[in-house]
Amino acid sequence: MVTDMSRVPLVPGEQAAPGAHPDTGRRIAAAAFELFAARGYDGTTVDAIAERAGIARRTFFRYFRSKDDVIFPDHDSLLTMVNQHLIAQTALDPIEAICGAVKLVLLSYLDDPKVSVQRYQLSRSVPALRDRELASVQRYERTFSRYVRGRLTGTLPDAQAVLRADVVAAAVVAAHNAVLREWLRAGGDYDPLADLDASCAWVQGVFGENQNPTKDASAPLRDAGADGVVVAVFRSGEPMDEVVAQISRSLRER
Amino acid sequence: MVTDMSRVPLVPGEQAAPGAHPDTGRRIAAAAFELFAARGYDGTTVDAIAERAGIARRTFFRYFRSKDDVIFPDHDSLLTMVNQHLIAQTALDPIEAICGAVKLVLLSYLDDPKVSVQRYQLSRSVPALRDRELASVQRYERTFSRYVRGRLTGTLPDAQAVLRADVVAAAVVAAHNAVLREWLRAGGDYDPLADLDASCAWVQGVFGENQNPTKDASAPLRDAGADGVVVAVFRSGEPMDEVVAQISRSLRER
DNA sequence: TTAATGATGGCACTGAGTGCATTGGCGCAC
DNA sequence: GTGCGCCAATGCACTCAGTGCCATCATTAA
Repeated sequence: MVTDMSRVPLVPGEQAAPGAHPDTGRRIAAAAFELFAARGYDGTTVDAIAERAGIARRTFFRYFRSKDDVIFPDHDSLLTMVNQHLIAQTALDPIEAICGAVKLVLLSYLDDPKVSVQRYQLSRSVPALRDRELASVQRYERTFSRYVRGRLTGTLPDAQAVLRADVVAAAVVAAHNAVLREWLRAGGDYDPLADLDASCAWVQGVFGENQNPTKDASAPLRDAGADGVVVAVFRSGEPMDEVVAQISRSLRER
Repeated sequence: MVTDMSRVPLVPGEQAAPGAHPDTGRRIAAAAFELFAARGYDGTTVDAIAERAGIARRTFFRYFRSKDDVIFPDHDSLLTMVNQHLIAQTALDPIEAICGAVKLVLLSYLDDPKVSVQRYQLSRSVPALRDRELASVQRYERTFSRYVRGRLTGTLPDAQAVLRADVVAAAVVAAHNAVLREWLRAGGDYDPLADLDASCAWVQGVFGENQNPTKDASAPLRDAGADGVVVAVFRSGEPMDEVVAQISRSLRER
């Protein structure tokens, strides 16, 4: 009972590893990064990584589910962290909440700029890794969308809520990604947090006004049924008869 | 010179195939779909597909780059079509232009609802296919972002333009995806174009004011301006007076 | 008929990922 | 100290995707 083998706090490089030597995962990842940098991703076999790390090929797959897993270690834990952050923010404006969440994500990249930039370089050139990255991003986006949808249900018909939640989540994620990419392209040598705040503020401003105060909007927004849906968008300041004329015209035209 | 082997107009099922029998690609795809439905994606080997299609395993890879390629045939040509559409729309509001582009994409799904729904069912359950789908979506998003950025340069500092372009592209794509997913989940048995128009109108409204002086949009769908936007969705079968009553009530309540 | 072209097929190979049985070290009970 | 059991590590064999190369076969031009 000298050394505690149980669950170390999950640093990058270690992941869903079995109980054994906690730094073996890191050793493998380090070996992989070196080889990827030297020979490229496709030019590096798992055998080569294993050999350089001083382990057996089979052991590699005990620590990492696949060859590309060795590049993306900590998204799972980050996602749970993000989830916890979100369920704690029931009072805040939903957009503000997910802005806080993407800040968590960005901070995790800032945690080790060198590795983040290396990952970025690799992902940019290797299609398999790019796809993998995309899948991770999408999981965040889905999480955000679910959260926003949960905060929106009741104030909007279902279809509307899904739409808005998806769009808002996509917008915030896109903003985050733009800031992150800029930072990665620059080599990770400045502090992008202010940029993120600014971008989030802009997104909030864009969505802000139509989103929150419209508890009363639930009344006129009927459930969008299967067929024959008509949608009208207009300024509330528009003359009423003009609005009605437009709607009846569009109804007649079908 | 009896049969013309030259470049058929690229229908789904055929793709970057070599010159030969133009329907071989379709035969392979059909066999693949049947087997995927019967045994699942992972339970189907390329050997089995080839055998069922009556061709050699090696020939399969002449027609499709990979096993999952057989599911996603026509994104390349669609992407070029989208590009052509975009470069033709230099006069329109940029958001409206990419809204037209996603309508093209949606229309391509509507072209064969049965196949689209099958694809969706598969993509939902098989991670490899989901990732592939994501990658395709991302290519559209990048294309849109580039286009919007091009339209925005000069009016904004570069970093701002990139950010806004990315966010707008992501928002429109998310709106499209929400409409598409809804339609696919329902089995593809209604016309989602009105939904797409509505969603695009909403997105345009959200981004409209800060983006562009608003070209006074298409007839009944007014460009949703700064504040006090009302979006009404209702079935065309609903009684007209009921609709008007709801709208005027909601207008009065603001 | 013959030669050339091009699609197709056969074959062997690499490399990722998996299942299974075995080894070997380590702590622990006796 | 010896034996026992646990568990990570390992070795091995296997499946399957994807590729390169060469042979084959049919269609067409000469």
